[in-house]
Amino acid sequence: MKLASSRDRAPGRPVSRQVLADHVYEELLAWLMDGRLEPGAAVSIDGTARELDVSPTPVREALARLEHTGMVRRVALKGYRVAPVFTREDFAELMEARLAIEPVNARLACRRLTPEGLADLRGAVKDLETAPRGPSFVEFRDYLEADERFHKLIAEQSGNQFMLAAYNALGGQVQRFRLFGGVGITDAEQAIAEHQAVFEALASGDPEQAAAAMADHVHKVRARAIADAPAD
Amino acid sequence: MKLASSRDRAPGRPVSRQVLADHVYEELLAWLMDGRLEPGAAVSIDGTARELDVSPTPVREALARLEHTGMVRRVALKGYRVAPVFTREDFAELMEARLAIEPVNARLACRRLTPEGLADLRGAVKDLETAPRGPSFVEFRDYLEADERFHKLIAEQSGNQFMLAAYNALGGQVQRFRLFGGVGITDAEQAIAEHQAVFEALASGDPEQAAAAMADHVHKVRARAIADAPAD
DNA sequence: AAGAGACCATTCCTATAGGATTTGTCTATG
DNA sequence: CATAGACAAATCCTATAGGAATGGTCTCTT
Repeated sequence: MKLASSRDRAPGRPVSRQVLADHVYEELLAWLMDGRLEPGAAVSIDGTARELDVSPTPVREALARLEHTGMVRRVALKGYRVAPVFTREDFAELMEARLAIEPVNARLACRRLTPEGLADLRGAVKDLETAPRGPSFVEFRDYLEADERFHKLIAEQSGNQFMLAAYNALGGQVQRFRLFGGVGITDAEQAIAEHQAVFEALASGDPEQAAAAMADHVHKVRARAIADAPAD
Repeated sequence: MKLASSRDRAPGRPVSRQVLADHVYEELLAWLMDGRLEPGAAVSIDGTARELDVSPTPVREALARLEHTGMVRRVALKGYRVAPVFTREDFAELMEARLAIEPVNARLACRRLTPEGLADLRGAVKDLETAPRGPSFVEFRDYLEADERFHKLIAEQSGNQFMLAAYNALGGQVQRFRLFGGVGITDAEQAIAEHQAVFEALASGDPEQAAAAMADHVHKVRARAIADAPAD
């Protein structure tokens, strides 16, 4: 694989405003989200550099950023590894945190909600409804993407940069759990209905109702996951 | 200034398990917390490398990590800058986020609170009471440190790694606000009393009371800051 | 005098090289 | 057979060099 280097670009059109480390970051993030990198797998700096046909320097910078998201962990002099699988305790903690943050996001977003924001949310819900939900990963990838996008849109439209930062501190982990947490994609019907409920509450303009709908959704996600969870 | 390089260490005692980039990260963080780097100031990669007598590579890695904390911002091909001063809106958003997160931390910490944890908290409150509070920075530096430590201890003792991550996403900003937000150190008496109230609520073992005390504290911090705020 | 263009110093960005550390394997010994 | 030690390959970590972009200054033109 070869990423476009900055000096490959035609002169006079440096509209990119992105450097190689940014591309590497996004590529690694995609690998993690795709499940191409399994939990616990080593992420070699030199190896990744060879794979992407760049030098180790931008790879090192990209991994330093990723570490702060919790997606990868670093051990000095030993390298980076994809964060390990979720335990049952990790999951309980994650849901506790989501319950503290996401209903607040919904309440705030309900206030400053613009017509454009509402349209974006409607689009995410639509995509969630129509996305294929086959057994293999490539088939429910779009479903997961729409799910994540819905929650992230709400965080963005809270209008609060710090709540967005707090959600992002969780967001990657939420996505990671969706991939590796064990609860496959068996709850699509109910999850879609709950997302619709959140959307309608937001559209209605009642902040408390929006917060309650979001809290209800997270509660039910937790309940379903616990019910489906394999016996560790 | 010269940081200890890994190959300066005597052979056979590599107990450090830290690499140069870690030292650079901590040094830069100290500079930011100390106020030695003012908001908006440029943080040159090469310049910092010369200052610390290391190569730009570890500096680059340290800054990549710092960017994710919000303490510095990066513009591609232009370099890093210390995040700009807080506006009144930024402050309002930060307090909103703290209200969403910190009372939950207090409630959780109140449950799993260990005797050691309680002792640590007591120590932080004591340090807050006894810290000097002179006009110059070096004189109230310990005060700010104890304040930050108290809140961080509660986040840690929530026992929830994600709530801790969410707080850390805010923590740096909270500290930054304390330094640059305008509200000097005029509210020490009241702030100390509120911290004592939070501590006693935690010690009493009533989670809801602990959450309420923390919410009350954040509310009052906000109220005082708004009252003291300079006219932009 | 005001603005446009060229030049230069500074800084960022990437690649490369080499030392330091870890890890796996292989052999020798008790 | 088990274990300790040595060797080798892979990897991480830091330094250095040079291309590329930016910002400021200076000069020239209108």
